Amino acid sequence: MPSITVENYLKNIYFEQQNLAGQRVPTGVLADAMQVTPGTATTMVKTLAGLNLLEYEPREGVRLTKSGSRMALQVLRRHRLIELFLVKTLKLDWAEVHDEAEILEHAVSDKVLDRIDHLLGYPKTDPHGDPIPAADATPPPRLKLSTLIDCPLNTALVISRIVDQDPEFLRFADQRGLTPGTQVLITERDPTADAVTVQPVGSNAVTLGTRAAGKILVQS
Amino acid sequence: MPSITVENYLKNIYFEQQNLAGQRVPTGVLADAMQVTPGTATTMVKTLAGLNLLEYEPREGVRLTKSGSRMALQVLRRHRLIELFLVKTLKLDWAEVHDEAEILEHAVSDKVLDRIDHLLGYPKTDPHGDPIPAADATPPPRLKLSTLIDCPLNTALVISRIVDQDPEFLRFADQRGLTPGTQVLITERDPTADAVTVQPVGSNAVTLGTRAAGKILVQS
DNA sequence: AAATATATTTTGATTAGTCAAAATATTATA
DNA sequence: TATAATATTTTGACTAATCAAAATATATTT
Repeated sequence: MPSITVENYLKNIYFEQQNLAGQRVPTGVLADAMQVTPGTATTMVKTLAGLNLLEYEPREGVRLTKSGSRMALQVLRRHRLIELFLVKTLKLDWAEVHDEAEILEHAVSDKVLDRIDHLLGYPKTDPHGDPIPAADATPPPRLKLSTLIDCPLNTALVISRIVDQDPEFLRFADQRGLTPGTQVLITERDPTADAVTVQPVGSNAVTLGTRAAGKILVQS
Repeated sequence: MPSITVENYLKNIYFEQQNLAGQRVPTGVLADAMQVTPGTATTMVKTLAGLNLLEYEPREGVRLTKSGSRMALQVLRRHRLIELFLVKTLKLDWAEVHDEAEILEHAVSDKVLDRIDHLLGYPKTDPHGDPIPAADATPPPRLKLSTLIDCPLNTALVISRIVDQDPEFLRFADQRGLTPGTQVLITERDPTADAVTVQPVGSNAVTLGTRAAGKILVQS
């Protein structure tokens, strides 16, 4: 059974690998993500390499093996199913479930997870629109979504993901009607003002800085 | 925040203290309960004494302080609410929830626990009939129940607890209709045969050895 | 190309929790 | 009461995960 620490390293490497489009993840990037010193990350990746969970090239970085990927996806599946469960069944707030799931993802058994999955009707995405990996840990399809920065203007779009787990941002998005599933229109984009104006159906138009706009993914 | 290990020590000391009717718990008894070597238990209780969670008298044993008791009861509350939740909401089997709760009890936050409590309608006992300590960690009332060995014959009784978490025994009890809340009658008790015959309403009579009969508590 | 800055690895130390086995205290037995 | 049996504590060592700081490699300026 992998320790909580091991599960967290794998999960973070998985994320960084996505960010870096499959490139090797430098130990420094990993150390940042894990909030540990660089030296700690170095020692740990060597251990994980010894367990065949990743390939480590000194001074180059790491890449998950098949087995490491599998494990990362299993943790991710647990995390996302738990998030949805907390929102749907226990009525917790959208904004706060991430931190709860961060802990519970290391404690629920396969059996309990199966029941949760069943209770929720075998859902495909979590409350933030992130895809829930399948039980057999096949990597979720890498569909290409655009952000509010690079999508077409005045075209019907549907918000599909919010790529930020910060409760403050999530609460803001929620209040303005910017949640996964909502249909929106980009009415204006002004590079000079560094701003994007988005019009969700059923709510007032909102103007966002590009920083925030980049965290909202839409289906085009 | 107490570690998982600390929580487990406190919980076990609490149980042993109940068994020993409030006497000091010897380190050896604790070591057995925790499945560690005696030396480990000795070192650990010294640490816990340093945290004011218990009083430790060398070669005499330990006794929980107010603060240690509180913590133990909070863990116990989490454990029992989770057990009930797993049975009621996630439809897990009565017999298997103990082991699941053993892990989850260290992972659920107060907020999640409150929601579970609310969802279940603020229950007073878990699926085995054990009382769920209150949120403020006041010790549950020490009501005196009798076992099938020392209760009166041919009198209407109600099963109130099964004092064994072994899945095999629980499954057996369940199949024979011996679950908390069931009304029963003791029709025969034969000390020579070491046997007790119990008649649950709605099921066939069952004959148990005194060993098993002692694990079933009834309200008289 | 040499000097400087940056990233990574190494080294030595620390903490929580554990074990094995030796030392010691307590209790029971002869 | 001396001896043996039992329970407890002490000692020294180990593992996983971590940090601080020194050493080293790589990349960027000048």
